Amino acid sequence: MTSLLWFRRDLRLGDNPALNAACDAGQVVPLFVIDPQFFDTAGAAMRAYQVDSLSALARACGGALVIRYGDPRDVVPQVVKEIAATAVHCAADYEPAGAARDMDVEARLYEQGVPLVRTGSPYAVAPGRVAKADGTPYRVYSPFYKAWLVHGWRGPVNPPADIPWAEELIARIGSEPLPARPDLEGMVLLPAGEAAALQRWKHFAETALMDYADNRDRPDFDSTSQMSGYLRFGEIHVRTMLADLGEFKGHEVYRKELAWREFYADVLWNNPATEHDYLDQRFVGMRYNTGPAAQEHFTAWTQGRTGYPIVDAGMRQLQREGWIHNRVRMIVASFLVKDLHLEWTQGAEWFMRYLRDADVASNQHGWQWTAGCGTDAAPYFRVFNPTTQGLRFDPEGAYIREYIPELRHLRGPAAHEPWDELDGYKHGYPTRIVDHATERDESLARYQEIKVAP
DNA sequence: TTTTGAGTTGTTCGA
DNA sequence: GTCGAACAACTCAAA
Repeated sequence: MTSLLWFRRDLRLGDNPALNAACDAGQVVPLFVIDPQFFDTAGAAMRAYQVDSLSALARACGGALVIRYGDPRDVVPQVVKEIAATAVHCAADYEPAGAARDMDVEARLYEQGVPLVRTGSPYAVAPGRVAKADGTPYRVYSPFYKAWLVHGWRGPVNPPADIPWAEELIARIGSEPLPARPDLEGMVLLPAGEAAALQRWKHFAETALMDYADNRDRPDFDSTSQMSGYLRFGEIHVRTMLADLGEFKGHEVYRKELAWREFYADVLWNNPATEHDYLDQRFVGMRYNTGPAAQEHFTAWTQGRTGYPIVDAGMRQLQREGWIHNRVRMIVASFLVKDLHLEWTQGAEWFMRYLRDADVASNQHGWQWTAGCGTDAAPYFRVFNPTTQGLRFDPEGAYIREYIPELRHLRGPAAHEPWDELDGYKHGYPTRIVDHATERDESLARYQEIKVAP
């Protein structure tokens, strides 16, 4: 009996229940399908990281990994035919596009008399499992978190001691080569793969976890786990991380961050249209800036040339690392929506293309949260002041100097306020493209417009 | 059943 | 300089 193990967002062998399920049924052919629809439109960091991660997985499989290109709807049934598989094993995908794809694949396989067996998910608790007493989903984080804790999750699963790769079959059908790794001139990526994920997790747990509650908002420190990319590609399962967390303050706060990922996955699964559409429909009527001037503002934002140091540092970190510190994500998002009056979807799309940890649920709902149309129960009038935020969370200005060479001559917190000509402009740093105080008032006025009359 | 209090991430203003 | 109030309105669970 031969099973096809279809890897997607779970590029690891440890704590992978779908792998165990496949092994239980006999010999295994591991497959990854590179879908041009996703791969060719992804940013360079995402593509390079995907290639690196697949290389690592191929090594871990002892060279057994089969790579194919195309629409999985065609490729998976085709490979099933080639190897005469009796089942296809994978982890369930709860993202709207992935779930739809899996339904299509399942239907095609059904015609071949082969089941698509979904075992596990990328989450500790699968979307839809945590619900209110009346069965409806939560729309507020805190009660979700409480119920999620009560629901609980299973412990990590050990991989089979000896994985029965179907080596002869694999050699016969052959694998296509991995895509060329894009040239990432000047970019700095974390190392990819399961071993790197476990190593990073260990490093974080030993160096920063205990102080996480105090230091997590500091973009100038290496105080966050940066596990988001590893979770996105499934190079580690969140169960493995949760199993290492105890009751210390830092542990508790970090567990809550992991629960945000689960919450947003649940919200998106229950409201699939919110991948592109407003969770709070009142915001459909929000007035945005459009036209050439708005387009110029958007370009300045993407390039890190808004004249607001913390915003520009964040956007340049994205260019360099394919990653931004969470606190700074909120600041740059708030700036796009509330200072530039651009629609959150524009920013969300940019993030999806250039973040190598880009996760549909966390990204879209993080943006909706910032825009005020998401799950936030807090008031709309919360508008981040980029300068105040910068001074509070990067008090020495070190984060600014790291990512904005034009401001490296400024000492200490002065880097956050390069408003004098001598401070920035003569070194090539742009003047502010908008006045924050003015745009804050404008933003509040526009929120008034969509307010429901009492 | 109804009421009540609290809710990730903030800013500004005026006493 | 510090501190509290004001900035609305809806979800959720406990009382």
